[in-house]
Amino acid sequence: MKLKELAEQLGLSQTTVSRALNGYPEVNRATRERVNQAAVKFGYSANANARRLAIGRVGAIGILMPNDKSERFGPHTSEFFSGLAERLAQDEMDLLMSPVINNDEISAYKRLISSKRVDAIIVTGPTLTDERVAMLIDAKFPFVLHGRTNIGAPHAWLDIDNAGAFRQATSHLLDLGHKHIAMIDGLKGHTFSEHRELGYREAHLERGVPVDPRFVVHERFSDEIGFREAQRLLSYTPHPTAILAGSMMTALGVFRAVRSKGYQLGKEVSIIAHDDVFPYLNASNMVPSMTTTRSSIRSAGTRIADMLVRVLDGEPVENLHEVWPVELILRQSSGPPVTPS
Amino acid sequence: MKLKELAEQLGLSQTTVSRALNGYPEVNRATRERVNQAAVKFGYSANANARRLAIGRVGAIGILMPNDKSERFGPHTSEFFSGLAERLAQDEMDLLMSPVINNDEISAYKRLISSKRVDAIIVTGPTLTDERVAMLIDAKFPFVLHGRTNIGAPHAWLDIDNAGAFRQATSHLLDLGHKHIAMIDGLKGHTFSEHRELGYREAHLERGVPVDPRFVVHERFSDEIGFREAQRLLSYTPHPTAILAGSMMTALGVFRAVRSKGYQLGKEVSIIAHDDVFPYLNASNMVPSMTTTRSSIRSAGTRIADMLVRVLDGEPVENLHEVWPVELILRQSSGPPVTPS
DNA sequence: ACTTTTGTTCAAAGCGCTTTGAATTTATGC
DNA sequence: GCATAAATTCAAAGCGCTTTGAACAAAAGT
Repeated sequence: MKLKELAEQLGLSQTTVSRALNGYPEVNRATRERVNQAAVKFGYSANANARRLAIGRVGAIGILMPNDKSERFGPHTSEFFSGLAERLAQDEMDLLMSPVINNDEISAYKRLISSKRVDAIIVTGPTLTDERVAMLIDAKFPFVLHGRTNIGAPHAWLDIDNAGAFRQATSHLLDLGHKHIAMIDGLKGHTFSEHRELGYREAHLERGVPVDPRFVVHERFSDEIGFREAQRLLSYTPHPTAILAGSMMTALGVFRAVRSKGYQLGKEVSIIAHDDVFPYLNASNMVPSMTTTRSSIRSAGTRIADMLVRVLDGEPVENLHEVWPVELILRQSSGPPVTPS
Repeated sequence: MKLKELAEQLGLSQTTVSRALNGYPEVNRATRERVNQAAVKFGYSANANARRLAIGRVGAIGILMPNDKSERFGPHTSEFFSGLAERLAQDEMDLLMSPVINNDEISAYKRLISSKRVDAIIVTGPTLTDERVAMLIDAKFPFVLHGRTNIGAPHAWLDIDNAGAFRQATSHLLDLGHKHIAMIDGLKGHTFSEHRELGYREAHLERGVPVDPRFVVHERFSDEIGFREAQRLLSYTPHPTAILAGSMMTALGVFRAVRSKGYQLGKEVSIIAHDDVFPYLNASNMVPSMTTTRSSIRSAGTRIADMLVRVLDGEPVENLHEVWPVELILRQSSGPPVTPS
């Protein structure tokens, strides 16, 4: 059923029916009721393409799907999407995921923009000088960045305080008396990785404790890598008495490595992991419970969707940046260093 | 830049330019070249909405985002999406994720269909008599189901052999001499959960081993629930000497529970988990390595996208069902039952 | 040389909606 | 009771593309 038919059924013009449906004020109350009822009765719903063509707005936001096994598409993705969905539902907006072809992200973005399939874009996992962000600013296309770059031109973004999180965690460990702290972080180049390393180094610097370059690892997030790298780290003499893990998955591997070396968690070796808060993986429930730097990626998703709506409502992007603090949740996996007896 | 402008630039009609761009044969070779070059030069790309309105096909497939913390939106989601993306990229198709409003999935589906935003839909996590599937069949809207139902009317689906997987795993354990095997499975009602229970019971029946109803657990997939339920199960006398876990996350919790009770994994208590194959969580790498029923959800995504394309190409849905076998990968977490000394 | 065929291009209609500007009806002021 | 304002409704244009049916030019057939 199309608008024209519905209008004929009702003996009204398309104009009036359209207006009634879209909640314009200049429609008689009784007429509106009648139209709405008829719409329900006939199961009418506007053809989205026609509507968009006429209105110039799409009602969808875009996000790219990298087709390799990118850092950007891990277990946190579903949580982030859930968060987005929660907010987008309010405005009946869709999320359009467009695949990247031949690993050429920039052209994927350009195609997405020029084909007018989305009103705005969400960019995730940026590098410090992210060329996608630069391009979008240049193209003046609305977007919100999850993360941060060093690019000066104003744009909307939301990031967590990765540097602060790792500074806090590292400081805590140093203050407990640890002298050798390792870090298994995400891939080099990504802002969040760099910021975490920064925080880690700052804490060392403040206290005059040197950083052993072998103790700084940048890798993908997986339990396997956590395991392998922790094993390597623990084979050094002296070995680290504390390990920071960039993700819960990494931490699982580190847990195993520590245990397989016969060290007690939270005693001979402490662990602090970053936790994006997964409903299916609970840090407080582990044995020993895991000390974490915690920040809900789901909430971040919700907030980013919110910012996106505001960008589209014309709010100047200058006003739209947020840095979310990260909580350090002390649990049993971290404690003062204990020399093995 | 729009088609009209591009046509003017070239001194051609819109018709010819459109045809050249879309690869129609009745365009002079030289003209086509000229048009293509100009399109690149001016960065022209058709307005997707106008194109769709005219052509009647969208170039996107839909999937719903449940806004609660549904089983259907867990850590496997990103893998599934990655798989989809891989195939969809070939045909430059998008994936449209539409949020469910007020938990009313049926109307969400109806809205998605009647608004003509997608050519087809992917349905996941069905129940045995899934009303969404029934509705889509009724509406004659193209879709592919990830999973299975008992609905007789023909429709396209792909499922893994959940019953076979759990029958195989259970049989293996029974043959090793286990008499008390528990199962921590997904939520009741979902086909995959029911099928797994079926396989589990069949294996028992074949060997004349009774099933203790307290040993059959249906719950959400999370490490916390795995931990809690396994603790409960292990407190019974006699307690299960083997536990089947419906997901890797559940298995992590079960691992901990077994360990915290002081039992040795693969000795006093065996574990077999279902593994969807995550790049960030490796069963063979655990300590002890985990025996799993393995089936890549990523590959399933790719295949489903493929089936979707075929459905849209008019292939009769009668031809489009597949049941994928599930491999039982024997590792260290399962072995003959050992009575604690 | 003239009709047919083939190859190439075009003008205009149509996809289903929104929105402008005008027309019509109803309410209000004096 | 009549002019004016306010409230409703409408016809038609336009969003940017594809596609139909016709037009034209060049090549082929007789």
